[in-house]
Amino acid sequence: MKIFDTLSQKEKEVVKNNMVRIYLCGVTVYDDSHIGHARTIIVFDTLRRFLESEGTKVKFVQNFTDIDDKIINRARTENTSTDKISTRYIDRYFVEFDKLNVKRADSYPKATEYIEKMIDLIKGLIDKEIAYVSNNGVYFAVSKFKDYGKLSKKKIDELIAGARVEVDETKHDPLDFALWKFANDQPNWDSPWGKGRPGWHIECSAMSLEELGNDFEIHGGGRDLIFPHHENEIAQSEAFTGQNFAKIWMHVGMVTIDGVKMSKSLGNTKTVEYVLQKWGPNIIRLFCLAGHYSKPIDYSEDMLKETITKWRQVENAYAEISNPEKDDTVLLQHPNIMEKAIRPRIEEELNRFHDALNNDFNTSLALNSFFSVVDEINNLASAEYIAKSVAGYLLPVFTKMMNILGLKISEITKEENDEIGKMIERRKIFRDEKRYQDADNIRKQLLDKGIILIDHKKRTLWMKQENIGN
RNA sequence: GGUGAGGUGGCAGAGCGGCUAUGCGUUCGCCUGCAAAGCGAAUCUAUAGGGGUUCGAAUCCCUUCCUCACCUCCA
Repeated sequence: MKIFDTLSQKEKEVVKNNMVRIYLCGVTVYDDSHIGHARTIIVFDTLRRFLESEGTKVKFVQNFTDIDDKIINRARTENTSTDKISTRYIDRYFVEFDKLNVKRADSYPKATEYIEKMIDLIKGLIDKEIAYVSNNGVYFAVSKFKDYGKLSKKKIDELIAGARVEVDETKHDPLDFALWKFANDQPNWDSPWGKGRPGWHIECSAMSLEELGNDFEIHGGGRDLIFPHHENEIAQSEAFTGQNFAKIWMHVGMVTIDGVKMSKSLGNTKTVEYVLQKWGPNIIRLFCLAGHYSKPIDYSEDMLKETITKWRQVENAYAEISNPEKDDTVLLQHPNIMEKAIRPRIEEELNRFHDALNNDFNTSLALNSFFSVVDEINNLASAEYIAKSVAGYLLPVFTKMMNILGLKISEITKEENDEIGKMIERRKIFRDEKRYQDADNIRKQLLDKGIILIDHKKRTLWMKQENIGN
């Protein structure tokens, strides 16, 4: 599999020795997650699902930044502890991302649990004279790391020229960044240099090195993390280990709202909670995977509405394929709907699906193939006959693609199922008796519950629509 | 100002030297007791502008214009 590497600006083959190690920069837990976070996380979740579907072992690590100025500020305004704040938003994170059908990572390290490792790193950097202690804290001396700027393609002197960094006399160089900040207020930790808190970037170096080791396969996050976050991570980690930090840097494009990047100051953020309520998990996932991961996507009502249409087709296909005709004998007269006739086309789409993902994770193309399979199924359904043997072939293909994409048909309880069955039977009787008013009443009742009936010539199927709010 | 990514039909979005993706939308049909859903057909020959290279370019080169992101915390 090839992925475009931000560092080398080239597509690189993902090395799969024993396993693929992935580190994703997660969220800072000081507020609700939004659709931008969701996109990055859904992309990586899908990547991980794809690799695993091919039998590749994946170790997937995603951190929580649970100590940070914004968390501290939030705690102050709410008159509570940073701990309470971070715990609250981590809990919410899991509720929301479970709903989005994001598989749990193998590990969710938190910054506050890696203070010791960070101190080790900082010690090492001081020993190598790449970091120094000032009155305010410990700083990384950017000028001592010759490759500084290699990821974001920035030149040090240009950065200085355009620096909007606040003046800090205790720093040797305005570009130097904090590894450890002295602080007497809570929360703080002891360190060999004095009580304080870790700087902004050191946590990810500490956690990734500890959890995944050196030179792991994929390090990722949103595009906006390239500078300074990832640049600084590279500097710290490589200065410390003297080795390559990560093999591939994979960055996900921003989500814009009506063409503009979301930001708190513009007040145009869409929280995950909101979009889940409004569109539901599958539509959000389809939306996030609709374009190439590296490009920006624009959140607009029209786009999401369009996605609903696609998802309806998927639901319809599932309803058909999971309720095939029991009797296969009809097939003898209709060779065009036999498995043998369909198989080559489906195999072709499976190959395309695989190739698309394998080639810089082109989910847009992969979705095309998936929808072609969906079309194929709905086509058969319109011929009024999906035979059991055909469904037996198609269902696993459909399911495989659904699993990789992380899509999930709404589940239904046994009781619901029985009740719906009974109502459909009653409706059939009414229809046979030409009591259409009564029959339509039942249809309306079911629709109110999100159940859509699919009338075929001899029988009625139904599907449960994903709940879409407004 | 610097760096990076882009500019493709009404919209979304692939292709990245030749066989004019695809989807949504729209229109008209089929199906139906009527719907819904589904299916079929039609519709749209697009590649920011200008130069090249080539037998041939959306695809390569040069140039102009425009958009977005990053350069401050940000997924």
